[in-house]
Amino acid sequence: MTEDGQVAAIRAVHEVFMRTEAAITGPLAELGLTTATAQALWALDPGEEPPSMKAVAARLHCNAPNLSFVADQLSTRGLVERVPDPRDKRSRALVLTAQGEQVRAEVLRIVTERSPLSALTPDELTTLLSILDKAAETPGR
Amino acid sequence: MTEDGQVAAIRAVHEVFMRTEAAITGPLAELGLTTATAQALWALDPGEEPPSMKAVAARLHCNAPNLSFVADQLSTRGLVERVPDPRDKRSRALVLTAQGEQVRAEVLRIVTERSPLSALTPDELTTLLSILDKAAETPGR
DNA sequence: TCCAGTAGTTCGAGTCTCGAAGTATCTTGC
DNA sequence: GCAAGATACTTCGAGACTCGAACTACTGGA
Repeated sequence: MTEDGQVAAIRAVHEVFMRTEAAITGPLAELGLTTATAQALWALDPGEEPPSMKAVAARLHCNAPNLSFVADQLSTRGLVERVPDPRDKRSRALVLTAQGEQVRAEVLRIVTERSPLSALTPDELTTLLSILDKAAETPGR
Repeated sequence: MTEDGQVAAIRAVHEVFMRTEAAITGPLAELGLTTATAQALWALDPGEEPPSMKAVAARLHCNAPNLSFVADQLSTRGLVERVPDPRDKRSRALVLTAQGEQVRAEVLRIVTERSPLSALTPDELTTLLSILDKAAETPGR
């Protein structure tokens, strides 16, 4: 019995993800970042309205205590700040500092340089993206 | 400046991977497995010649001490056995037990059921696989 | 006003991952 | 044959991440 297409595709996604992680861990460490902190940094887009911690936790598929932990690390390094929301005093937005924006740009540079996906053509990237987006948009189970 | 195609594709791979993990963690726990142990189990194909620990570590992109740790867990649960290689007494092959084969099949079932990729058509899966394989095959960095 | 619900934090435990060091075995070059 | 270096794996100890439980502060509705 041969492996079916879905199993092979899942394995391939997994493989690309693991290779990416393996390739970027070292360079990120030189920036004083781990995979977890780099992911959180990536999730903060300088061009958008600063998201609440709850929103960021949802993006990262992690829970509140975990995000608190990661935010502490980024905050200690001066890369993000917790800004109180005047409309809801329980809520705090995560905002990139100037240095945070610089380091985030570095992260993006490192990842795009080292990712196996850098071997693909623009057309392939477009196709890949449309397929993965369709999968991700489908309401989770 | 808008996000380029490669960044978007990397994010999409990441997203699908994270969703898959989030969706399978619970069901795997009911089998007494974690993500790490399930990945190791997945990496052992019942149809192939049992791979050495070194070979499995390479597949999982982890190092020797880590695989030793994971193999201990699977071994304690009676899912794999370490079989000495008669040709090289330093080496040990990881072999699925009968129960290990059953549990591995369960893992595959759970993952294929819950993965976001289950929303894709066979054609899309084929296209996805060919693109990702091309990326993964390209010599790392 | 009261009270259930929400956002975030703190704490403690569990798991994973890795480097360093150690053991046993293999292989190379003499 | 044999010493020296390399290899496969294990053990140990530390660091990092993740999560549930419990807590604080605040919100919004009855």
